[in-house]
Amino acid sequence: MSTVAKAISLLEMLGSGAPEAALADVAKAAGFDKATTRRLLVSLIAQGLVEQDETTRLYRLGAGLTRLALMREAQFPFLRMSVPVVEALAAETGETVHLSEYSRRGLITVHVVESPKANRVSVPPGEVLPMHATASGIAFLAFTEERIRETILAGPMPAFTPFTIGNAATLAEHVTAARARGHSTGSQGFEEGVMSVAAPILGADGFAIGAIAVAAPRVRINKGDIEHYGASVAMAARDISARLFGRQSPPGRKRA
Amino acid sequence: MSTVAKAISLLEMLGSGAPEAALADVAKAAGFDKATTRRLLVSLIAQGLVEQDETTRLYRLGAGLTRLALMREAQFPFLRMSVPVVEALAAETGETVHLSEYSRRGLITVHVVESPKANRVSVPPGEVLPMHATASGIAFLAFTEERIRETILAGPMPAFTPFTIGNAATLAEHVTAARARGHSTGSQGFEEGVMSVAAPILGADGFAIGAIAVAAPRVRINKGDIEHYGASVAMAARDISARLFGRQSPPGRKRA
DNA sequence: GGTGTTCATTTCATTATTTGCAACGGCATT
DNA sequence: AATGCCGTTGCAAATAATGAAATGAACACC
Repeated sequence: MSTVAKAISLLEMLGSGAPEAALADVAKAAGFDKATTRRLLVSLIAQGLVEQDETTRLYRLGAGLTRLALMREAQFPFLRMSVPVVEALAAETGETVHLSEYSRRGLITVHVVESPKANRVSVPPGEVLPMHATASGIAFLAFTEERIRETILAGPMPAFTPFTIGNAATLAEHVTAARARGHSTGSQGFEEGVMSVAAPILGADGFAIGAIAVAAPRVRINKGDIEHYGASVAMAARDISARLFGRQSPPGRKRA
Repeated sequence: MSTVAKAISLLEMLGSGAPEAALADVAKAAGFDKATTRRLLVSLIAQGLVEQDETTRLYRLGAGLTRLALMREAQFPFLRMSVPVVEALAAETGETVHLSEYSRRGLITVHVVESPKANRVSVPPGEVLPMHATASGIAFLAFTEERIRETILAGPMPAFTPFTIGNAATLAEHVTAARARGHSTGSQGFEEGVMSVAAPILGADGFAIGAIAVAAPRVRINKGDIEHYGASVAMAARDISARLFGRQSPPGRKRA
């Protein structure tokens, strides 16, 4: 395991759970020696990615992360282009809408607008959505590169609920259906009682770079809603692509 | 130089300049060997902090950074609490307002609302503001821990314009004045023709954690405006502190 | 007020990773 | 078809990382 991988795994540890963590807890959670953990944290602190409370000695994620994320957003304004579309879709549907971006680890939830209704679906920003268990994941798989799709179909499919898709054949069916329709549906695959409709956001090369989804309590959804949400979410996805890459993905732009 | 420091410096390189960079460029900019650079980048890619275009082989910052920044924001909702206040201040003043957070490297600009006027001050999000050359920096120094203030006063003070404060005595004067008034002013210290008024955002322990500033073209500002902006920006800063830590920084909360 | 406990931090010899050179291979341009 | 430019990989030398144990500091409990 490379040193940088260890250091970054510490960031993940600090990011999940309590806002601040003691050295011993971080070391135990990461499985590294106390001394090793501290030295890695010191390196991260020097770079501004971690901060340490002077008095309590507790560690937390640092503002340098915000800085790097902002620089990324400046180079590729995914949020700036998408957020208005997400908000419009949320207003139109009255349900929770969430936006995700592809990363090696899965689909990262980068923005959420929750439904104003009392009974609503809540999605924490930063959460990683599993490909096989969510509508967003299936929408993404339907329009991603063959290689990524194969990897997921061949990989493990942990069950989050009794309804989670657990084998490649079923998943492939859903993916094929989503490709035909232009949007996907997911029912309780990740969280019980939740139903989602998602569409892929395509990059300049025509492959998916993320997904946008409407999520609602299952009890509130009926057949007509699914059709309606499917059309709306697909249109929103195309709108985002257009904003990012210009109308219908012109050649010229490089970003995938 | 630790390996993680090298890896993170690569992130900085990728973040500045063009949205995507070739291996050779990154290696040259960072001053590492081609092989070393690539191996570090591979480690970062495995963690999702960097992405590589499959076809062009170009590297760019990855969505994992957004994820980490979101997790941080979930733990310490600086932006969620501050942005409405920043927007209100921008609306009230009609000038550009920017918000920054302290980090080891300086004050990181984390949010900006630009003036609607044609002749306005523009601040790129993610930019690091030097402590000695900006109103925000002076406001921060006036209310930070002694140790940090000493470090800055003892450190180098690069001149960005002919007006940049260049010696510890002058800087200390400005800082003392800012502490007495509760807000600071800066005139063309970082960028010519720009004037700013800033106030510190205090943490639960009473020390500064960031700053909020109004920035306008010097030609548009008169004496009365400075007084007015000073009061407004100080109130906005207190408002943010209150939202983050509750009224008048109660004991109990730990975050500095 | 003293003592015991817990946790962070430092030290140092050992170990393992990282490093840079150089060679290789692919790709596009000439 | 040849050439040059990048990205990629192999290997011995160099360097940084590691873990056990000692040290120090803070705290709570007698």
